[in-house]
Amino acid sequence: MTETAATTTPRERYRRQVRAEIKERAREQIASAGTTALSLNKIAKIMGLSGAGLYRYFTSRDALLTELVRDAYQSLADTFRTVAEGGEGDLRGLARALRAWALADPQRYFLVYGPPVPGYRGPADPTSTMSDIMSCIRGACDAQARKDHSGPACTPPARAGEDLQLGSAQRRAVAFWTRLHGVLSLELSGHFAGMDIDPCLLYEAELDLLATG
Amino acid sequence: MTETAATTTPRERYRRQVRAEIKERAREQIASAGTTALSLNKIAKIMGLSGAGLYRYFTSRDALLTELVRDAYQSLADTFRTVAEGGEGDLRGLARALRAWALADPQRYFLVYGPPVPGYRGPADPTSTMSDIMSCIRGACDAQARKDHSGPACTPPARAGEDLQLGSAQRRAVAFWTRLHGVLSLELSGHFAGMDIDPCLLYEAELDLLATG
DNA sequence: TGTACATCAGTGAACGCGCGTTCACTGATGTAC
DNA sequence: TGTACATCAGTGAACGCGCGTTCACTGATGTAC
Repeated sequence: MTETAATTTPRERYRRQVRAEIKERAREQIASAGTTALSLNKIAKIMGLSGAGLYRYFTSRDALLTELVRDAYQSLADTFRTVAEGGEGDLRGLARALRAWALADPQRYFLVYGPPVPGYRGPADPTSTMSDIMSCIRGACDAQARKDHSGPACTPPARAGEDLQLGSAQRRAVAFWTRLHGVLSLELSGHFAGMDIDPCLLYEAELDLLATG
Repeated sequence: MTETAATTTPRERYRRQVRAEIKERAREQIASAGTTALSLNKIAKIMGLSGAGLYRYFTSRDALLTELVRDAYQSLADTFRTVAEGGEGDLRGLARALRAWALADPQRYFLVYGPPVPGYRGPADPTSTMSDIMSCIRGACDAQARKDHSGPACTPPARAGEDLQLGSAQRRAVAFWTRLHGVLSLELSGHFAGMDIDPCLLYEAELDLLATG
């Protein structure tokens, strides 16, 4: 669907395909053993290539890693956009899409919202994608605020919200983000194990508070 | 103050001292470059030892890492206990102690509440310390509940709380944990950078909701 | 259509590095008689 | 107090490993005339 789609040569197509497979294998490595386990040589071996061959496709290990981080951001943004276009872009819809997206690949979630990746990431690049993500949430909060004509209840930060200099929709958006992240990241890290807590119910409980006027 | 304090021999004292310094250097490495950067050889070099010498004190790199994780849990438990004994063991006191503890050494926080450490950690060992930590929070919630004779407001998960099969104090304790972790972990990871959000105020705002009946 | 040239995917060997870990050893510190 | 022995901290060399990355090269694919 890009403007150069028609001018795609066989070589370009092949090149894209191999690049995609490299990234696919890289994702598998990260998914199963974390960022540390990402190794160009191992990927090459799996693909039946010579290790040096990968440098035709990525200039360095860090370049590959950076691209994976960028992709992770983009994947979440796309997920949100798809949900929104499907008419499920309210807070509940976004929240459930977020959880499904996170559970599908926990390491990918941490690529986006986890502690900084040791191999660094592009500095300002994901920021625009990040704001796409936030504006989806923001939009849902605005819509919710419109429904709550009786004004927001005590759910979003009330008193201290003034200090934060944020509007009520904005406050709700931030709470949506931080609270769901709180539950989700602890779940993905396995910190609820053996604690008699059902992460799914807890997530829904927090969501109820956010989505109810 | 231990029962064997009197029987401590000079050798034992020295041994403890060196072990402590190794761990100190290890903590510095982790603090400045993450878990991945933990290297026995580097520690040895810094201490003027021969690398092989460290094996007198730790049987392996993973043993050292595991002990650091255990220490991190213990450190948080001690912090909470100290605060509680000082009469500041209410929700606000604990929350502020938690944030101070986290900001003092972000990587240590992630050792406890972050994604699983690549070099593994002892399985059931920190669990007892973990429950010490949780019971401090739990105690503060019970006290808060006693103060709210008018019954809890809408702050802790209300409707869905029934599904969770948790009492109201327990629900509040879990929310305390997950919400503050949500704000704190995003702050420590730098995800608020350039977003016009003051993490400290946001943290206090969430805390207000938790500590107000 | 065929020939001459340029592009580019992929190879294989090599580089230097730092890692965790083992092993036989030295030398100092402690203990028993 | 002095001697004989055991304990133990620390050394230095070596092991094998896997890593990212470079480099000169081969051979297939595409392009221009």
